[in-house]
Amino acid sequence: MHVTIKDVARKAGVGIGTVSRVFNRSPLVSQETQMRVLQAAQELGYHPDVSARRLVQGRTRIIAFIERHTPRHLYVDAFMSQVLLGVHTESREAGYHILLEPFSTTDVNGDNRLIQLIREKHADGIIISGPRIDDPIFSTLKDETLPVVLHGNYPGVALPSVDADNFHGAKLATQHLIQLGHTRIGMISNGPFEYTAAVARRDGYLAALEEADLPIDPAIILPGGFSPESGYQAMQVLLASDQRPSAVFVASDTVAVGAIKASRAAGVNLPGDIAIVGFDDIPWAAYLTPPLTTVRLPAQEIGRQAAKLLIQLIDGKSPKNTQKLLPTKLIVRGSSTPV
Amino acid sequence: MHVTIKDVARKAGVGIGTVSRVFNRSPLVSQETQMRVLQAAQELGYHPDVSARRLVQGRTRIIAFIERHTPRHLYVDAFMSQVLLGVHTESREAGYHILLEPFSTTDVNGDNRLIQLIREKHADGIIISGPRIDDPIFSTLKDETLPVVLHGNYPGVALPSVDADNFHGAKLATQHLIQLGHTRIGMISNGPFEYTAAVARRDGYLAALEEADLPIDPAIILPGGFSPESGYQAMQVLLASDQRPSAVFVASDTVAVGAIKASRAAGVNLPGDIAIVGFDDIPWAAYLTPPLTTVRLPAQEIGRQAAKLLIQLIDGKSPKNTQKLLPTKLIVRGSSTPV
DNA sequence: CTGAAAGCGCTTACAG
DNA sequence: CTGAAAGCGCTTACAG
Repeated sequence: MHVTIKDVARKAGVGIGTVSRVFNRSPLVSQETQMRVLQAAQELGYHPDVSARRLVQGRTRIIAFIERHTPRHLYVDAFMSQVLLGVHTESREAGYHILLEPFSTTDVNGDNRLIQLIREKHADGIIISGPRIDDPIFSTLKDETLPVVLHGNYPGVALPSVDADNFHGAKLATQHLIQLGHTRIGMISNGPFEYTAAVARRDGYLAALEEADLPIDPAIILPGGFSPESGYQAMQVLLASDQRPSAVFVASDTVAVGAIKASRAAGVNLPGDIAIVGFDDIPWAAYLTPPLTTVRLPAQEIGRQAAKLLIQLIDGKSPKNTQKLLPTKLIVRGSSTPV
Repeated sequence: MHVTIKDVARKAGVGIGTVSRVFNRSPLVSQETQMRVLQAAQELGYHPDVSARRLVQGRTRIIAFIERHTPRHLYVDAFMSQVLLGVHTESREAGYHILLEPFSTTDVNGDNRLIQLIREKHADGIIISGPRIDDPIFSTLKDETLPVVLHGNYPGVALPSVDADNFHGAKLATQHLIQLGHTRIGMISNGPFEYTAAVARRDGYLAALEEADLPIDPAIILPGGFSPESGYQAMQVLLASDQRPSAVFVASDTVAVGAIKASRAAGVNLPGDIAIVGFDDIPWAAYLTPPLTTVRLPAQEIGRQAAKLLIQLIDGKSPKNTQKLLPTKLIVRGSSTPV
C-alpha cells in the first residue's frame, strides 16, 4: 500500500513532526533520530506526497510556461524550443518543475483558462511568451498578483520581461548589407506587426537605413507569418517589384527558408543576385544553401534569465533590472555577398 | 485575500459540502441553491484550490512527459516537438495538464528522480519517450504501479507503447531507391543502435535489400548521432569508400541535412550523383536543396495515441491493443532520382 | 531536541 | 436535497 508519514513515524518510534523535520532538513533534529528516521523511510520506500506538501505550504514549486501564439507554434518553432530549454535548466536547479500551457490567442476561453490557472494555484509563477501588443492577457493580468515574467519586450507595459535586443540585431543585419554595398534592401518581417518583436526588428532595419541616408520604400517592406510558406509568398512579391532589391533582410530564419526557395524557384542566383540575411540562427541555418548569414539570439539565455527573474520574484526579492534586453550577434555565412 | 470554499459557503448561506457539490457538478443539488452558490462564487472570484483537491482525491490530473535522450534533444528535435503537441492536444481534451520532465540518460540521479516523481505523486501517469533498449529506467519501472506508456517500440518489453512503424517506413524508403534502379545503397542511421528506432530502421533497410536480392555491405551502413554534424561525418566516410554508393538512405532528416552538406562540400552533384532519402519529414524537408524525399511519421498522432492510451489506463480501463505501431508514408521529392 | 495538536482547503460518506 | 464531520498527508507554531 501507500506509505505515509505516519508509517515512517511508527516504524522509527517518533512523532510525525520529527519525520517531517528530517525531510525538511531542519537543523533541530539529533543525529541519532535523524538516522533512525531515514533508515525507516528508506526501508518503507517513503516519499512525501507532493500535493499535501503544496497544500500546507501554499506553494507548488511549479513554473507555468505559457505560449501565446498557437499551440503549434510552441512546439514547432526551433527558437522557442531553445528558450524552453533555458527555462528548464534554470528552474530545475532551483527545484522547480515546469507545466507546459499553450494558450492560443484564438482560444475562445483562453482568458478564463489563464485566470483559472492562477486562481486554482497551479503554479507559483508564470512565464508568458510571445503575446501580441494588444493581447487581452494584459488586462487579465492587471488584477492578479502572481509573479509573471514576459518573454518579449513591451514598451509601456510595466511587467518584468526578458528579450533579445531585436532592434539592435536587426540594425546589425541591415548595416552588414549596407557595408556590402547594397543600397536597395528589402525586408520581410518574422510575423505580423501586432507582435512587438516584428516591430522592433523592422525599426532596427529602418534605423540602419536612415543612419546611412538610404531611402525607405514601404513597397519592399513585407510582413511574414512565422512560416516558410509566408516567406515564399513575400519573396515572390519582392521579386516581382519593378525595382527588385539586391538584398533582403528576412527577420526570421524559418521565414527565410521559404524566401530562399522562392528565389530559387524564380531562377534567381543566390547569393549573387540577391543577398539574404536572416534572424534567429536556427540549428539548420548553417546547412541551408547557401549557408544563411543571420543574427544569433541568446535563446537559451533568454529562457534562463526569465526563469531566474521569475524565481527571484517568487522568493519575494526585488531584482533591480526587471526589463532585460539580451545582446544579439551577427553570424556571417555565405548568403550575403557584396553587391 | 485568498477566497476559500468557506467564504463562498458563508456568502451563499450553505454548507461547504454543498459548494463542493456544485463545483463538482453533482446532480443532487437543487436548481436554486446551485444558482445561489454560483452567484456567490462569481462575486468572490472563487476557484477551488487544485492542491487541496488533488490531496483529497488522490489524483493530480497531470501527465508527466519524460524524455530520455538529453534535455537538449527534447527541445531541439523537430519531430519530438510534434509528438509533444499531440500529447498536449489529447490531454487537454481530457482535462489533464502536462509536466515536462527531461531526464537525461547521463543524469547521475536520473533514476532516483524518476522514482521520486512517481512516489511523490506528481502525476497520474507518465509517457516516456525514447529510452535506449538497455535503459535502467526499465528495471526501475518494474516495481512501480503507476500507468506508463512508452513512446517507442521495445520488443520483449511488456509495457504499453506507441510508435511509428519504423521498420516498414525504412523498407519503403529503401524500396523506393531500389525501384529507381539503385543497387548499391548506403545507410546512415538516425542514432546509435542502442536505440530501438535505429535498429528497426536499419532492419527495414536490410529487409528491402534482401527481398530484392541485393548484397549487404556493412561498410556502407553507418551510425548517425541525431545531429546534422553526425550526418556530415558519416557521409564523408561513405564518399571516401572505394565503391561509393549511388544512393543513401539516411534514417533522419536532421542527420540528412548534414549528409547533404557533406556531399556538396565534396563537390558531389545532388541528386545526380547520389540519391538521398531521409526519414521523419521535418518541416524544413521540402525546403532543402534538393527538396528531400523522406518518410513521414504521424508524429502528432503518436503523441495523441500515447496520451489516449495513458488516460485509458489511468481510468482503469483495459484497452485491447496496447502496443501500437502507426503507419508511415513515403513522400517523394527531388532528392531521389533514377540511377 | 521532540511530541501532540491545529490547520492547509478541499471531498465524501453519513445522517437526516 | 443538504449540513456537519471526518479525513486526505503533510507542516509548523506551541509547549515542554
